[in-house]
Amino acid sequence: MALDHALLVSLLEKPSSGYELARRFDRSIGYFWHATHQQIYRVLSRMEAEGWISAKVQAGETAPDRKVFSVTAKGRVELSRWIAEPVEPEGTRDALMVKLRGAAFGDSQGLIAELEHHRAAHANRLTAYRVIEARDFAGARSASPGGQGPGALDPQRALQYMVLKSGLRFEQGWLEWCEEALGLLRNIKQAKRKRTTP
Amino acid sequence: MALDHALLVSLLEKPSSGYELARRFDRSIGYFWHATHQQIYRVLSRMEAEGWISAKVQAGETAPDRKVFSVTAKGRVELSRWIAEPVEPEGTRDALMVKLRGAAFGDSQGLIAELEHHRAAHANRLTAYRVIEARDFAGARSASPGGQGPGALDPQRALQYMVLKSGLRFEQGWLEWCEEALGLLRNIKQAKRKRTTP
DNA sequence: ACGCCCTATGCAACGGGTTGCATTGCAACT
DNA sequence: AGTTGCAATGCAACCCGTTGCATAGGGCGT
Repeated sequence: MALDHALLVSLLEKPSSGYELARRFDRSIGYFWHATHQQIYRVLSRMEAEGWISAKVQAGETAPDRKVFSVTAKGRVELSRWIAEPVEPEGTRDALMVKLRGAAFGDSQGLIAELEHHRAAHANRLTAYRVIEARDFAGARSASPGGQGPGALDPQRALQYMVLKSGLRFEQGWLEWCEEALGLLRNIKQAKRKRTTP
Repeated sequence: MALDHALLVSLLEKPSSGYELARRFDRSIGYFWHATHQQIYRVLSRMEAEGWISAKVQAGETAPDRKVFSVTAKGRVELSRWIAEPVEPEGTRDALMVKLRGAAFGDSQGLIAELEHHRAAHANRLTAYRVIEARDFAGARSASPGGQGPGALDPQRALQYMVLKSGLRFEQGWLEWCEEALGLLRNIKQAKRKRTTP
């Protein structure tokens, strides 16, 4: 149950309404944690009932009313408890891998298109991450992590940067792997054609 | 709904009983797709009802009876359809990232232990993958993908190798990232100590 | 003889994520 | 004037994965 705690962290970084959270989860945060607004509202209600967060209604003059949530002391305790609680790393579960192994028994042409699509999607994400990096963490790239030198980040931003770095690393990895897999599929297709039309 | 199709691929590679599938999903396949035996039995029933697979009961003399499933023509069609069907690459959803960002507001000591645990887990998986690579794909490492040279793999095994390669790549990436994050957390902790006890 | 583990299959309850739909009000375009 | 679009919140149904439990026979150790 990690959406609860993702929301706690988001609210600690900045108290917000459900709507704002939903938009942040479609943008910056959404790059490493995804959630719909329905989910977010449901979890916010539950957390308010449990006293982890408290709401203050902001009457909107031109816009509808907003319920702005902040994390309570109880919520902070819960977050610390959860962070220290050990969790096993999740096993991979990617449909592409299944499709690749399945390609041995059928359609490989459709899979090539699919892989090209994934390659493009990962390239887009990588670009988006690089834009964020340049915008928010320029100059901190080569600084020693958490150190005190010039261009050093405060802990909060250094940790955010570390999360972004995982995104950069994995999108780069995906990209290279997609290229490799596409090369393989094309070779297989070519070999098949050679065999059928000699 | 990809477990269905993962099972179809597994059954095409080798017709099996639910129990065998569950064990394979705990071993080789499980490294890139995880499922429990309860899930597997339920999905097998459904797929049998839909005519994607058919069962043959093997009466065991010393062991209990086994229902061995094979993929039907209808099942093959469904698999091809699904492979060609475009799917968006899934957004990341990793609790570690949330914990990292959350560490700015509380417990960083517990998180260090957690990261060390993850680092060890990923190192273990990497080792396991390398064992599989050496056992099943020795000699194919540097061969051109899908080519005809010496040490070339047939398409089925070449595709399996490509899946394994993604595992190798990502576990390696995780490992390096864990090291980097641990370095950062230790630096933050040290800087905090300096500030509190000058 | 008793308990324990392994093979082999399955049901039932719960929980979280996904999808679809609903409502209210203002602003802006056609 | 009517329609589209956005801000803002929420309910309800469904699907899938997780967790816990059940059963039934055979081999093996003490």
